[in-house]
Amino acid sequence: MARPTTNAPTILHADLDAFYASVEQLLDPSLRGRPVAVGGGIVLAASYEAKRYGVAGGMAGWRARQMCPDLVFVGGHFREYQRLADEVMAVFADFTPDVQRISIDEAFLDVGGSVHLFGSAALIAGRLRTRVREEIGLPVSVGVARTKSLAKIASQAAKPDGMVVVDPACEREFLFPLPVDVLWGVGPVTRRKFAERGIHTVAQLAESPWREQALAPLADERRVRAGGRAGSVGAQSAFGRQFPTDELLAAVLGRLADRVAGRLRAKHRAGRTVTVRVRFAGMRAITRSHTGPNPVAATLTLTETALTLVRQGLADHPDEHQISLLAISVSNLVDQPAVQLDLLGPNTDSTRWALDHSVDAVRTRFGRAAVGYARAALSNQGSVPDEFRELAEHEL
DNA sequence: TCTGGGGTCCTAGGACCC
DNA sequence: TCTGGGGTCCTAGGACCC
Repeated sequence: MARPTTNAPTILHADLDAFYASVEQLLDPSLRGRPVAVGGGIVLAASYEAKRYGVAGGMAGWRARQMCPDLVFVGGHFREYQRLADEVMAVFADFTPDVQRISIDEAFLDVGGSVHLFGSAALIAGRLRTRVREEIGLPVSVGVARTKSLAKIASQAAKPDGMVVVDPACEREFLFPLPVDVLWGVGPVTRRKFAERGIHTVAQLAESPWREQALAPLADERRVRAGGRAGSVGAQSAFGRQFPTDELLAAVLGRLADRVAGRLRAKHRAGRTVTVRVRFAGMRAITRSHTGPNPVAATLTLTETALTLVRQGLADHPDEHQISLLAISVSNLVDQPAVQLDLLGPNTDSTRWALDHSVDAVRTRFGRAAVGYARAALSNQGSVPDEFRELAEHEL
C-alpha cells in the first residue's frame, strides 16, 4: 500500500466518554444529568457529573459516596455494554476497514484510504461522532493526528464529547504545554520522578535528558492494524486478607484455572508458560512462572501447576503470613486444534483436555454453573460479576 | 472500608548455544 | 591456560493502560 504523499493527518482515535455510565444514562433517562457510578463495593465507572466531585474508577464505594453524597449507584447492564460498543465499532467500520479496537470502548482508525470517498480525516471524524450520537445515543470523543500517539492525546484533550484535530504544522504547539502524564507510559510513578526534578510539562521534558521521550509522539511510526490476538490469558481474584490454607489455595486456584483453561479451549488455544501472582496482605506481590515443553489447556493440569508455583512463592517468603490476591496467567500461546491432541499421545494433559471438552459442552447447553470441578464450583461468589470480567477479556 | 480485573511492555540477570 | 561476544530463552519484578 502506498502511503499518502501529503502529510495530512489520517489517524483517528475514537474513545467513548465515561462509557459504562453513559450507557446507564442512555438506558434510564432519569439518570441523565446526575452523578452516576457503576458498581457497588468498588466504582467500576463514573459519569462526568460524578467525576466533578472527584469520583473515579477503582475507588472504594464508601469513599465515592463520601465525596459525592448524591451519587447514584447502579449495578450495571454488562450485556448492554458489549452490545452497544459492538454497534459503535460497526459504525467505525463503515468509514474504513482499518479499525484497531484496543478495548471495549476505544479504537484507532486509519482513514488514509477513505478520504477520496468521505473527505478529510477531520470531516470523517465529525460524521462519525454525529452517527454514533444519533444512531446509538452515546457521546464519543475523537482525536485526529498524524500519529497514533498524538491522536490518542488529542482525543483525551477533546473530552468530554469533543473533537481535536492536530495540524501537522502545529504538533509541538499542541503537545508542549500539556502535562507529562499525557505521554504513553508515564503514570503516577514516572510523573512523580519528573516532578521531583521540576519537570511538569512536555516542553520541560523536551529540555531535559529525557528529550526523546517527550518527542516520541511526533516520531511514532506504529501503524493501525486490524485484528490482533491476545498474547496471554489470565484471571485473578482478590479476597481480602486470608491465611493461605490448602483449602483456600485449592478453591481459588481451581476456580481461576477453570476460567482461564475454559477460555483457552473455547478458542482452541493453549500455552506453555504458566505464571502465578501472589499478593501479600501488605500489597507486596511476587510472581512465579514455569515454562514446560507442552502447551497446557486442561483445567486440572493448570490447577496443579499453579498450586506448585504458589507454594514455591509462599515458601520463599516465610515472613509473610497472609495473602490478599491470587492470579493465574498462561502465555506463550499456540493454536491447539482438537485433532492435534490425539497426536500428542497418552499424556495427561490431552486426556484431561478431552474430559474438559465434555464439561465445556454441557456448559454451552445448560450454563456455566451446571457442571464443574467440585472445589471450583463451590466458592463462586466473587466481588465482581463474571459478566464484568468478560468485558475486559481480549480477543484470543 | 483500604485499594477490582483484564491485559501489554520493559528491564535485568542468568543459562545456554555457537 | 584463559576466555570474547552475540543471540535466544527463561524468570522475576514493576510500571502502565483500560
